[in-house]
Amino acid sequence: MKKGPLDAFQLESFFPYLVRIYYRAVSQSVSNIYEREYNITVSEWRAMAVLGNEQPLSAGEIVKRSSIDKVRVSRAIAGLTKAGYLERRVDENDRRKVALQLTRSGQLVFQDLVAKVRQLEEELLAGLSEDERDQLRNLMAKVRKNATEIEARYHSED
Amino acid sequence: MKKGPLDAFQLESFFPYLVRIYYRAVSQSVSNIYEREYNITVSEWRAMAVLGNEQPLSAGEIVKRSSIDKVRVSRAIAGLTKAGYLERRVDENDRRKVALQLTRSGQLVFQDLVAKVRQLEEELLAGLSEDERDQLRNLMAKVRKNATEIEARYHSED
DNA sequence: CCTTTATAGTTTCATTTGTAACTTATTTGG
DNA sequence: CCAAATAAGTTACAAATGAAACTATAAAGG
Repeated sequence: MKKGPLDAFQLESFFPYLVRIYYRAVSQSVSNIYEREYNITVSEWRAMAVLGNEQPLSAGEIVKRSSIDKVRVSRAIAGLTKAGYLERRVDENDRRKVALQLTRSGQLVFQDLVAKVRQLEEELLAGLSEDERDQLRNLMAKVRKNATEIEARYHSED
Repeated sequence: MKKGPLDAFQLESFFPYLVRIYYRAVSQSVSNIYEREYNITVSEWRAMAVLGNEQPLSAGEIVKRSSIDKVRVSRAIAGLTKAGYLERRVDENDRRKVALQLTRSGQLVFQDLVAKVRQLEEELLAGLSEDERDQLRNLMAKVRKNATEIEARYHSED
């Protein structure tokens, strides 16, 4: 005997749930590129992307620019180094820091991946006008800002 | 000596990255509610939400309605049962299936959580007009559909 | 009818992940 | 100057996660 809804709460209309399935679809499509072809994790890809843009960088700089926490950055660095895509030295001015750079082969992999992920990005946004793309980015940014503020309020109650 | 960008790839403008940080901000703000107050995981919350809407249900039905894979549903069921929020019986017509229902206290927790997550949803969307909310949902759905199709193409190449 | 295949859900196993702890180096403050 | 505090990055440990394997049950097919 089926009972009716307790309060007509529809998970599939619940906004955070929509964000979750949206994220999962997007992330799965993009991770195919670096994971299957180069066995690179998303954290490793991100660290590489940051270094592809500017180097040398310390681990802490990568943390700041990639929205990954320091433990995962450390692990990503270890993985990329092991794969031969990254080399490290101790920073000359602060011996706590490492100076990280892509190797020659790391740069080649990065360039290959950039071309591929750009193509994928275009496919993800296919069918959206330039206005709609801007709108989507702006609205996501606004919600994210709201979420960050909610989070900050929550932690100030601790 | 800083080197210039290899190909001017900007991670912080890369769409999948934007989706990732958006998702993370949203999910962190909402998980505070059920995790801290009831020690309920996101999968458990989702299973509960589905059952709050309709019951009894089998585990497979929860899988279908919650976008969680069956292993995690099984674990969520075990967790909720252990917490006293869920009870199970063997389905009368198919002894492979379980018939799951919220307990009295499970229903009380569900109702409390519904009120709270609804409030949070409103706060997440604060500052967005009704049009903008619809727009955001529609655009996310469109991108998600694109992503799902990319994924399907990818797997058909396996 | 009976064997093979498929399904429902659980458990196992290996890997990943997040928090805490740690070591080393640098900065701060008296 | 020196002790205390902080920072940089790594490692340890427990929990979470995903794929594979598993058992029991049901369905399909000859």
